[in-house]
Amino acid sequence: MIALVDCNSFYASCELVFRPDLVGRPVVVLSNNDGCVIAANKEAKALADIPMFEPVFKIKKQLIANNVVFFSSNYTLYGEMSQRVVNILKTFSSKVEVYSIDESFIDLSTVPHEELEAFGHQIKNTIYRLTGLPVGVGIAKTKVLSKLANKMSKKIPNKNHVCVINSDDDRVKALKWSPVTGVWGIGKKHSERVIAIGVATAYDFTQLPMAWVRKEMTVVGERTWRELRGESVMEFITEPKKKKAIGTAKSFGKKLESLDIIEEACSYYVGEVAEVLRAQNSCASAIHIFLVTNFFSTKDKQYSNSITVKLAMPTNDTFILVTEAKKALHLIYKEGYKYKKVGVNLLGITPEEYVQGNLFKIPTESKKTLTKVVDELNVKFGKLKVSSALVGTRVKEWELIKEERSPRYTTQWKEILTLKDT
DNA sequence: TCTGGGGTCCTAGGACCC
DNA sequence: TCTGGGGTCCTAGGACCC
Repeated sequence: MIALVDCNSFYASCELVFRPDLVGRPVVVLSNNDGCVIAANKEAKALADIPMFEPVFKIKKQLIANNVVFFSSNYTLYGEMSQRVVNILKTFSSKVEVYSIDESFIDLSTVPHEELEAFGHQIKNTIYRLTGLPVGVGIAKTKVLSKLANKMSKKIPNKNHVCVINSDDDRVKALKWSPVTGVWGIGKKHSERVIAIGVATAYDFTQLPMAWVRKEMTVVGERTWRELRGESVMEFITEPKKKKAIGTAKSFGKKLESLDIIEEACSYYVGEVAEVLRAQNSCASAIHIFLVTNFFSTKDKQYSNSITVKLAMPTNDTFILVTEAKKALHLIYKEGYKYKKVGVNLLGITPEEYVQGNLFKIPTESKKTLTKVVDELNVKFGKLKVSSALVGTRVKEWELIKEERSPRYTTQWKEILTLKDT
């Protein structure tokens, strides 16, 4: 059996751990640049007119009228809280698959069937006691069914956030309970397609002929279909795989026109992704740069372009990557537009130890030592404290807007929580 | 005025190889 | 008159996830 443990309203819950004074009030967390609502606690969700991913400016009045508390996103805090949860899960099972920042699958094959529900409650209570975060636990034979059980654990009140699909009878009931939209792996497009042919519930979906599912939804759909029918076909992945692409693309705090400032943002992003690349001991053999104007704007002229450049030799050296990225950016930049976003992707990622030189270049050791020292300094003194001068220094011009960011309670001594006598 | 960011997997089709 | 067969690799685009 497999459990899916998922934190409720994760980002909002993280904020509330450190702000118990706000418990009971509606709380939302905003995306980068405070653009959209990306998380809401149950009090905020109860105000039905706050849809997720709604641009904040459209609903700001309602939020204020309902006394909603806003937070800008604080990924440092969420990442660290996530790690705490994972550490606890590892005490319950030797096999844990971290699926996302707020969800993990854990293997429960050693737990007797009749004890599963109690075990689920124990996981839930322990996490709450040690971190302050509320979680839901879904337990079933396959990953897709445990996702479904997890959803039931939250939606069905008497489940009390733990739900076990233990028998085939349970499974059929669960499938009939679940609308086909919302099944893990069946997104908007596919659910429209199956609804059009009369499928309403997950159960109906499992009654479709396999050949149809395979043809219309590829092997991905077929896997979902099999897993819903109780056949476990999805691998349990305990070792995180190395990334095949590493990218970043963030909207600017304001629209930018001039090439040199965009260049600095671009170089800064290259610095970020190169660090991730080195952390997984890999090199990139190509770099992809894109540049876009604000496509929501109706009055500004629109332009977007992208370019992929192959590198002479795979590398993870920030200096080389920044130089190549700038050259590429110059090729796609056109004057006279108001740009909203620049993006960087590292592609063709290969393990560092397999990098081959070529007729004209051989890998050099000295630069490797330099970047290694730079990485170590940054781990010790903070993100990108030491970086190439190519990256520039005018960060303020393009940086993200985060007006309501909470303190980084768990990672910065200066921002640690203080307790007062009352 | 203001509209997120980071990923994975699969397939079809083209270019190329012997 | 007749014009092969079996592959690999790469890319773009689509679908999905959180």
